[in-house]
Amino acid sequence: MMNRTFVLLERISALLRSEQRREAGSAGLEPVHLQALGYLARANRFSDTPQSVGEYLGLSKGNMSQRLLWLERSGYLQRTKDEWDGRVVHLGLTGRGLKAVAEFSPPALWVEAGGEDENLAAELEKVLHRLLGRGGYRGFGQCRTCRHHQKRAGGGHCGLLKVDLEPDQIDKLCREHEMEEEAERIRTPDR
Amino acid sequence: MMNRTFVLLERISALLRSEQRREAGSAGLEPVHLQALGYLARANRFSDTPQSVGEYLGLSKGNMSQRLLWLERSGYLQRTKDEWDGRVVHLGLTGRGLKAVAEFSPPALWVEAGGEDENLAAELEKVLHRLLGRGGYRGFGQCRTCRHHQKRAGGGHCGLLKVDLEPDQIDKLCREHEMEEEAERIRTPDR
DNA sequence: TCTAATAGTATCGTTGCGATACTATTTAAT
DNA sequence: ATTAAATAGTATCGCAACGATACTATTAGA
Repeated sequence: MMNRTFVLLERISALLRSEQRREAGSAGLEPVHLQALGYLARANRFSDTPQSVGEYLGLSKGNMSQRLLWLERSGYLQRTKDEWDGRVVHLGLTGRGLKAVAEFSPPALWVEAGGEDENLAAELEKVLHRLLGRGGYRGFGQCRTCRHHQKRAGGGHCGLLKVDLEPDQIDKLCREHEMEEEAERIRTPDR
Repeated sequence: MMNRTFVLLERISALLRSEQRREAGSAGLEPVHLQALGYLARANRFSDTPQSVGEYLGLSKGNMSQRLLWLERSGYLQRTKDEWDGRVVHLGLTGRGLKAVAEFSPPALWVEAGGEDENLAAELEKVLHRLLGRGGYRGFGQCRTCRHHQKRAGGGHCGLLKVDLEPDQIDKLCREHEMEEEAERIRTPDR
């Protein structure tokens, strides 16, 4: 079998999706909701927008917009308008949103089975980066590991956006993230 | 971050699903169709049924039945009734089905990015088996690695079903598969 | 022989999804 | 400064995946 790795990935994720439905379905939460909430819990203040969530998950912006509106109306998210750019909206998790992530992502089965594994994570990260590079997707890495990041006293500084960063932002995900070495060219598909 | 492995798995599979839609969507093939076809291409003659596909992917039998009916009507599958048990139906890939699997599963991006990796596959297999054990899912392993399998001249023999196996069946997936060591108890959820 | 269990299908309501079209805001170009 | 283009987001449409439930047909078991 020469697609062994792919087949394993496919099945594991199918089973995990199935488990998430079983566990969170009664609350009306679908896998995509949990993924969006999970991302937003880890996104910095330049990347907590509908746009970014869609790019992160590879889903169309129209679709994402509707999922996020539902999440807001259901009390999992709170939206605030950007004070500089009237077009953009920022999304933050409410207490209910945080609770949902803590409870359902990852699903209980994952924890029970001891799914976390440093070795596996390292391997997955390598594959992910190869996929991101070839596919033209954004990397969404932490500021701390970004080539535009500069350490400053009491926080950091983004050389690309030219703004200072609060300490808590440095470990979060950024849509503008670029690796240290090669600057990967970015494609922004809407579809 | 203590859910690093899960988060990586989640994103990789989200992106791969997205790619599959992009590549196979024009043919009307959704990810679930490709997963079903891929499984059936590797299932032995006791496991090529709607029931088995649903269990393999963790989806309800009603849903699977409808997906499979569509696949048959669209010419990707051929159904034949079981000659012993009038209730069961066997599913086999047509030329068109085989072609679809070869073309779209895995998606081109996976191949381009060099996603296959022995090391990663081995790690994934370990996690999968832990998930299967805890979750009560069937393992669907190859006859060759089953505790009921007995080598015979010109093929093999299944000690559980008490039938001889043709050579080509030995490397295929079986829903009755049990590991050598511990016999895992099976749960059969319908949901 | 009758009852339960099983494999599969039909149908219903809900929701995820891409595509398209639209609004509002910002940026670039003339 | 006015106008055109780009961008972020939403609304709407059609389609299809999904679980739940109810149903049929066949087989196994008491």
